[in-house]
Amino acid sequence: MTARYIDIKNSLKQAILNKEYRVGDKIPSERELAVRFEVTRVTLQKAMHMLEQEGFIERIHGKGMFVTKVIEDNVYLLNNGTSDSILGFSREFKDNVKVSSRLISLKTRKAGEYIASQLDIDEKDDVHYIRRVRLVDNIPVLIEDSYIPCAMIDIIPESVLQNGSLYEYIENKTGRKIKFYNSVIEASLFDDTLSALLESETGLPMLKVSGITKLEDGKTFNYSISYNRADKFKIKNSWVGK
Amino acid sequence: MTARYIDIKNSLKQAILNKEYRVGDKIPSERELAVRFEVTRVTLQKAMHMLEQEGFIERIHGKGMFVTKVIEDNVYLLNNGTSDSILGFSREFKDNVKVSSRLISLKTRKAGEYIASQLDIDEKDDVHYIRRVRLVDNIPVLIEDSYIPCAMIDIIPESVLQNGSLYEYIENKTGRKIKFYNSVIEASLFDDTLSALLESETGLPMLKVSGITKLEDGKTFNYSISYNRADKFKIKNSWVGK
DNA sequence: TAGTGGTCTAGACCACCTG
DNA sequence: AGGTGGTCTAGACCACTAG
Repeated sequence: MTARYIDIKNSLKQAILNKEYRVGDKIPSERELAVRFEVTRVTLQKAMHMLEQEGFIERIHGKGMFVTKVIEDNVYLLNNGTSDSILGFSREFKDNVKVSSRLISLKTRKAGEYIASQLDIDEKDDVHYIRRVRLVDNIPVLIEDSYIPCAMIDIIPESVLQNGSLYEYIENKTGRKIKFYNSVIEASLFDDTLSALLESETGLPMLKVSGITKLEDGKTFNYSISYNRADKFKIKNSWVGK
Repeated sequence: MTARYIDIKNSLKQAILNKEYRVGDKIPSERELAVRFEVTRVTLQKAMHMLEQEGFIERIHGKGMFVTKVIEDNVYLLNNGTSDSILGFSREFKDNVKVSSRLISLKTRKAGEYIASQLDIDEKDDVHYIRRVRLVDNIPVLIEDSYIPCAMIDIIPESVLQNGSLYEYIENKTGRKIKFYNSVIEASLFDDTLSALLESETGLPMLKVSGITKLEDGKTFNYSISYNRADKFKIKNSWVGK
C-alpha cells in the first residue's frame, strides 16, 4: 500500500517526462488537482512539494506551478539527496544502460576502529570487504569499496556481486527496506592503483563519495567509498527556500 | 511573520547544537512536542521532517526520533540542497570565519547565447560579469564568476563585491527574497589561469559548481560558476527514503 | 497492549499576484 | 476581486516497535 501522495507525485512526474506538460507550462492549480485525484489539498501539497524538491516543478506564490527546465546530459547524475532512486548503482541505471560489475576482492576482515565507528559496531567485529569495478556499457566508470557487518549478512554470493544488485539482496535477506543514506562528496585524483583498475591514465580527477546506508529500523548495514570518473559523473543540486 | 514550523525547527536545531540533546539521544515524541509548542501534530511533523532532511535527526517508525551523528570537519561544506543557508558565500560563513573577496573583474557585456538561455533573457541583453577570488581567513579558496542581468540590477557597487554580500544587496534592491537554487557539481582540475589567482600550483583538483539562482517571483537573477579547492570544500549529502 | 511515527480529511484563514 | 500557493487546526485511523 503506497501512500497516496507518492502515487500522485509519480503520476505527475511521469506526465512531465512524457511531455504531457512541457517546460515552462503552467500545471493545474492545487485545488483543481486535489479534486481530480480525490484528495484534500494537504495531501496534494505533499506530492507537489516533493516534485519541487526533485526539481521537476517550481511553485510560485500567487501565480501557480510550472514545469522546470530539466537538465539533461550524457553523463550520469550522482545522488542529489532528492532523487527517487538513490538505492545503489545497479538499481539507478538499469533501465537506461547496461550495467555490470567486475569483482576485484571479497574478503572477511576485522572492522578496525574507523569502519567500526561508521557502522556502529565493535572494532573486533567481522565485516565483508568488497571491491568492485562498475561498468556502464562495458566501460569502467567507478570503483566501489563496501564494508558490511557479517552479523547482518552472513554470506554474500559472488553472483550477486557480479550481476545482481547488492542492495536488493540485502533488502530481501533482512526483510527491511533501505531508508537512509548519508554521505560526503569530495573531489580528488586517481592514484596508480585505481587508474589501473579503470584502465585509464593516472592523475585524472574524480568524485569520491563516502557514506553509510541504513535500513528502516535504523541499523547501519553498509559503509562505502566510491571513486567516480569526473568525466562521467556529476551531481545535481537544488534548493528551495523557506 | 515566520511560519510556526520554521521556528520550531530552528528551536530544536539550536537545542541539538547546544548539546541539550546529544548524539543518539531520543528526543520527545511528536505528540509531546506538539503539546509543548502548542501546535497540532501536522505542523510539528513539518518541522521534524525538515530537521530530518537537514540531517540532524532520524525518525524511526514505531521507535521515535533520535539525534544523528553530525559530521564535523575542518573543511567547508558546499551546498547540500537541504541547508538553511545556501544563500551565498558570505552569508554562509560569516559567523565562523573571516570571509573576504578580491575583485578581479567587473564588466558589462552582451549575454550571448548560452548565458542568455540560462538567465532566460535575450542574447543581446546586457549582463554584469563579475569575477572574484574568495578568501577565508585570508587564504584564497575559490574563484567565482557571476552573470547578472543589467535589467534586474542597474549598478553593482564595488564596495558590495569587496566586502558585502551580493545576495543581500540584490534582495534589498529588488525587495524580493532568494527562493530557488539549481546547480550541477562536477570535479575538474585547476588550469594555469585559475591556479595563479589562487596562488597555488596548477593541476590540483576542484569542485566546480555551476547554476542559477532565482527570486521569489520566479525570475532568474544570477548564473554563476565557482571553482572550489578540493582540499577545502566537501559536499554533505543525505537522503531519506519513501 | 501501549506508544510511536505515517497518512489523511474537511475545513479555515492568510499572503501574494493579476486584471 | 478572484485565483493562487502557504499555513494551520482538530480530529481520525493505520503500521510499526517494544515489553
